[in-house]
Amino acid sequence: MSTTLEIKSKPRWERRKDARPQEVLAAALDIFVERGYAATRLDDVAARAGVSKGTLYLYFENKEELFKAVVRENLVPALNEAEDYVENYSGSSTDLLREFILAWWKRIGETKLSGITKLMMAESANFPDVASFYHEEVISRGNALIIRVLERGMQSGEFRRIDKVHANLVIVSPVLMLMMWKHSFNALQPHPISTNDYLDCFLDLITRGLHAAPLSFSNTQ
Amino acid sequence: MSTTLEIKSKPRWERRKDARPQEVLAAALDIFVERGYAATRLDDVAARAGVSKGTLYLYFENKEELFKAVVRENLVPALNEAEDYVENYSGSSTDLLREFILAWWKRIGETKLSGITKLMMAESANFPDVASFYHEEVISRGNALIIRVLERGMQSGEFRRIDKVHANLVIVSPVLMLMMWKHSFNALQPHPISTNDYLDCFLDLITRGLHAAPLSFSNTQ
DNA sequence: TATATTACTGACCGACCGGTTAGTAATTTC
DNA sequence: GAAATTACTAACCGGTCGGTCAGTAATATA
Repeated sequence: MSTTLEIKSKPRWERRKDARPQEVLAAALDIFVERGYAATRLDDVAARAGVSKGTLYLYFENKEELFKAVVRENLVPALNEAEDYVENYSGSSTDLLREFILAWWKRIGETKLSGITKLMMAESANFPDVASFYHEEVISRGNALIIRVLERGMQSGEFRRIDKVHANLVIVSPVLMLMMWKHSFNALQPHPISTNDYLDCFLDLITRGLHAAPLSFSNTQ
Repeated sequence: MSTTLEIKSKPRWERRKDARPQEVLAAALDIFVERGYAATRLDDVAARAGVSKGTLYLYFENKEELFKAVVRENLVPALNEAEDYVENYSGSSTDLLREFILAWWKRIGETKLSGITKLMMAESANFPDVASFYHEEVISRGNALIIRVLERGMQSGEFRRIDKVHANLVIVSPVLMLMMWKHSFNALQPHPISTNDYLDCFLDLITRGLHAAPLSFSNTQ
């Protein structure tokens, strides 16, 4: 009975070998960002991608490889761009640092990709293999970039001579924390953070902190 | 047969109604810090406390209440102390801010309690009830304290006039991130962070960034 | 239109874990 | 020392989830 009725209706599913991986990756990004790594259920990823869980395993070996693919698809290209950007920048180092941080926020922080950054900070301890993959592929490259900018500014005399390795981490912290808050406590706060005001305040503080110009009071220690 | 042999051996377990809760709390703190909230298994907490899982439920309603008890036992008292400290400080605000941050690190950051801070940043989104408890009990009080210090410094003319709400968050970030790293990627880094150098670098940057003394170059924007 | 191929489904497995509870043994009471 | 009390144990339950695979239906081929 239903057979005759279904003669012209849509098939229950379609074969779309080429489109599936991208659709699964998009769904996986969404849900990894919403729930985190451990709490992401592959059934949910499959449902959002409009396939069954079994289909996931046709295209990705397991949960870990799926996650790595999400990182390769989204964050690694952003890093390539960033490296080009720093390499070819021609203005002052103060401006470079400022532009770099704002672009980082615009390209990652503002988007759901910040959820991946947050996820890794949150769960790397429980998934050491994923952690070292991410460290190698993303963190070490990001750090190298900022350190490069600091060296550039110190060489040109714009910035004071400072411990660039630790300054890198200090500088990077407020951006990372903003990403974390966006995905954690920000909703609970009576007045959610204004990212513009926050970044302005941060850039103002850090610019003054780094600049080589002598201070008029005499606390050189 | 074994009965006769056991006449003088220790009993299989003892009744220790008074000591149990503290022992369970200590074990719970350990394992929450090691694994995070979701990944902590109550069987493991029980084992470390030297009791069975059932015993946990004699003293704590459920996992969430156990966690809250850990926070009340450990972090809330630290906050009380901090409030007293700020209230009664009599030196300069620059020194107060510096001392406050160093004491925070010594009292929390350096100990396993930093693991609770990290845990909450990491998992608050998945456990909204725990999150709002923690926000109310810890975060809002901590923020109020730093804002108080900034106001103090601005009133005395030591600090520039700045957006104290966002400056608070910016200032707090490097400390929070240091706690996070300590419990995540730090082990993977070829040269783990030197917390002393990191904090020195941070305090140096922030002190210069905040100070009211005019800079000799004219970038007032 | 018949046959072969394969992308996809969905039921299933086994391990895991928060929480429950019937029963037991340590201690207290009389 | 017998009886009553209760702190504690350990087996169990129900729901969850990563991963598997036998079967099926959509498409390609001829």
